[in-house]
Amino acid sequence: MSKRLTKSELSQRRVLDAAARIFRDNGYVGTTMRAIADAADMKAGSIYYYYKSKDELIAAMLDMGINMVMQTVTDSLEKLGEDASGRDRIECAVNAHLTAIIEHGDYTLATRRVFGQVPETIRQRNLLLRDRYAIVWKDILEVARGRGELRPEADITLARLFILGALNWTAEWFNPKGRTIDEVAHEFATILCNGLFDENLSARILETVATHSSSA
Amino acid sequence: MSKRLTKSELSQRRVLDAAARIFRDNGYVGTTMRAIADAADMKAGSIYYYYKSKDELIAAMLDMGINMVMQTVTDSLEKLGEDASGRDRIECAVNAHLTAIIEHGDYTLATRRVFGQVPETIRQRNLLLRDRYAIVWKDILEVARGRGELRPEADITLARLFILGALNWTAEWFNPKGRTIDEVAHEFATILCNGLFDENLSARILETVATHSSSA
DNA sequence: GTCTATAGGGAGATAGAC
DNA sequence: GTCTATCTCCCTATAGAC
Repeated sequence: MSKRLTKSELSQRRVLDAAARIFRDNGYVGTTMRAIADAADMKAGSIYYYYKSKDELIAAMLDMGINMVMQTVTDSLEKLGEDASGRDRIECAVNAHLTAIIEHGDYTLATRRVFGQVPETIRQRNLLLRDRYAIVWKDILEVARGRGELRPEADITLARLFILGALNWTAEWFNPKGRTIDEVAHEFATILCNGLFDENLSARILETVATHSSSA
Repeated sequence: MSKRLTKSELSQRRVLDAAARIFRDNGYVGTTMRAIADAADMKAGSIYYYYKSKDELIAAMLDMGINMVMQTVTDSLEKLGEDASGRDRIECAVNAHLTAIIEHGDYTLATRRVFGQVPETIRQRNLLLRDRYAIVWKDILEVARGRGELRPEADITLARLFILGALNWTAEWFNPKGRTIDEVAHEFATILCNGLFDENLSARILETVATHSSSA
């Protein structure tokens, strides 16, 4: 991979980044080739030199979005090493996923906004990439279960859907002036692994037992 | 409130339901008044008898979506009674929220799809309703903390964003042929309260006690 | 209440100059 | 590579008949 990009490659990436911003704000049909061209300092006709239709452009944008997240997460996990605990792997993946979707928020939000509106063939193609990313999370959870870290009856599929829903929603409210990504990632990972509740007080257990048996 | 609806009210509701379905599939700009009219067995011009613009129609749809969820959740909590535990109130609210967004999935999904594209004034108006709903969850969590059920350092704002993100995402993948709403709600509530991990023995004791005494 | 007809505006994509 | 000019199509909203 050469690091030097040709003028053509630079222009193409400029179009893609502009498309992500405009699709994010205006949705699939609301986005015009003229608006993308404006944002990329170009004229509408010129985009067709790089993408032969609006649909081909949006397909490239959708694929870029998921690939950037998957790449960030798998790289972080690799850096963490094979023998990290399930707890550490979950926090690492949560942190990486959050970092990627905040950093590339234009792509993340654009994807969420237009995904339901694009033609079926484009959606199907992108879903293949999403499935590959889902496997990354399935593996994290299954390895943790294999190590005996998880509640035995925990439902890994539901857990994965739960996690990704909460993570992806973050792009809608995250504010750089508020909590940092590390803070959010740590709190989320704590809820995921240990829950919101305080279960260290055995006194409460005894009290609960007493209450339940006396009222029964 | 009379239960008998006039012909006019019925037609108006037919238009609103049709709008939700079409906005869900085609987004804000992608939805045409002709398509909504078709779905409502009407001609495009007739919609203007009920809503004086496309924007007024979409504003009504957005408000309906959030109101239906808030109503379902507050009704369920009320039925549960004042002295229910934080654990029970959370599972109750999770279940009610899921029930509402699955049952009125057209409104839920349409809202998520078009929200970022509607004019700012419409968005602001709908955000006021969302804020009111956020308070419902803030109260649930604060009451649980007041009762000493939560980890003292748990961040209630982050927890709320986490919960609502995971819940709302459910509308995207829920399949009536798969797990039931009750199953999903129970698993989600368990993760929220006790986490995925097995290290909290006391939590499992509490649950066992609750199960045994309620089945006795 | 619901219809038809239409005014007025803007979109995607292509052709061909430079 | 990038531009201008243009073809063809479809939208929102209104007016006025029934």
